[in-house]
Amino acid sequence: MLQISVLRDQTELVLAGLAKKHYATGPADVAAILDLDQRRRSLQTSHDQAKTEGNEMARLIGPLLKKQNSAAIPALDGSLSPMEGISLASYQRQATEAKERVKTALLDLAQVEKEQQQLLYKLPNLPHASVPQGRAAQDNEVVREHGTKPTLGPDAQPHWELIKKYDIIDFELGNKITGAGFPVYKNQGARLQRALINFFLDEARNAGYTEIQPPILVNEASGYGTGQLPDKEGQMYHDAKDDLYLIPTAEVPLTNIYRDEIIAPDKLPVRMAGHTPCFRREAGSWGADVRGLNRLHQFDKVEIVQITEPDQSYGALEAMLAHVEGLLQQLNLPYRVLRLCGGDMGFTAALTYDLEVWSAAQGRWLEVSSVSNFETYQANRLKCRYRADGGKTQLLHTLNGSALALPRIVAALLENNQTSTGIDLPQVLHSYCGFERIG
RNA sequence: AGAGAGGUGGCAGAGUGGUCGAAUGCGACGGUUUCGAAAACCGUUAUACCGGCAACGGUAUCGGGGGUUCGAAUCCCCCCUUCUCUACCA
Repeated sequence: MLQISVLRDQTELVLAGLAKKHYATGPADVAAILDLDQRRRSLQTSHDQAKTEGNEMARLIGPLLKKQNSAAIPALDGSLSPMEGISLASYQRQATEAKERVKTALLDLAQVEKEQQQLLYKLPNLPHASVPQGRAAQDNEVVREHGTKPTLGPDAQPHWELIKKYDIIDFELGNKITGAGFPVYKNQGARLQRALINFFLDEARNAGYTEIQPPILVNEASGYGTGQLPDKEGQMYHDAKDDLYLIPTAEVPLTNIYRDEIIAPDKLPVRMAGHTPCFRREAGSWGADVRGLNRLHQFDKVEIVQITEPDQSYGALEAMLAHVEGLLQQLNLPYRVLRLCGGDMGFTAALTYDLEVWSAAQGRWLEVSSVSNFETYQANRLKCRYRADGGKTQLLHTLNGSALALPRIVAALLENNQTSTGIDLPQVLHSYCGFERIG
């Protein structure tokens, strides 16, 4: 979430950013938050004062009570003088009264903090200056296009036909065991999956990312840490019995490794890569977009995450983008890079590049990766900080990107490389697969 | 899942309801000493919020949340978690 100090000190900037993201209730929300902030601070002050008074009284009462109690022991005879007796009674009265004030201040404070928190959670991240204006997908900026689209024969088939033809992915079977959107990978289809995962992980490791195998169920705090909660609650599968969420992306467990951490500067930047299954409820999605492998409830993905010092994060973002492009180039897939416009960007991102591969038989671009810089938006929730040369602790920047998501890569590989007798896989996968063609 | 024992500062490890943010040791940092280093000695060594330009002052935090009390690391309740034994299991 946004830092309250930024809202206070750079209100105009915040409002402009929210407008660029097409966040409609920005001005009202910001005004409400600042108003609550005023009240919060004054309540905090009166709480502190009442508490100070209570503490002082307690300090005065202690010795007097002790002396009074020792009166029972003749040798000590610590009876209080009349003056002391009066003081004691007065201290006790004051202490009780201060206690009441603390109590009410605390109740009000909790209420105000809760309201402020809820409003802050609603605010999306502010877009980076280079983010194009725009409301939706058609306003995204095409940064570059790479590779040549293959020309397919007249009998070319979309991947949902090809997978049947070669019996490598079975949707009906998944439907039987689980439900729609949970395909079963078989034979060369299963081996191709495993090959791609290994290829992606090896490439990530070679690029300096530490390989991590995180849990794929996370608790509520982790969901809040990376911003899936509270606003995207319905998109995650939730195990109510244990109050755990199936991860929609490895970003969640990986980034949360550093929740509530102050990272030593010599450990920066943090670079992590992990392969996990990802689960998305995608409630309400339907239509031609979701055929075949285009949209699934469960899929595999290799994710890369970086945590950097603030002035390093945009360099890291470009490096991550270059890494993902390298993967696509090695897979020999035509792709394009988009810089998302303000209205199409994710809630938590400051700048996002989407990478799309050309799906030849479908004749459309498929998003296979999204590489984002969140700046301090996640770090603020995560309390992920570092100490800059002996100074104060400071929030870090978090970034992540898919490198890569499997199903759409598979779809493009199948469609783009099909021949009438089989599918020729790109060279780089031959040794990983143990075969060169499907069929 | 059942029984028992624990969870204290970067780590180790004390702690009686009453100046306990918390002894002590280690580690780290700064200094003295040294040609340099080691050793020794001295000092510093959490996070967050509020007020203040700042110096600084206040408040909270001893797994988490409630409660008792003028006052809780210390007493009571609930939850989480670690270890040991038993049961079960890949």
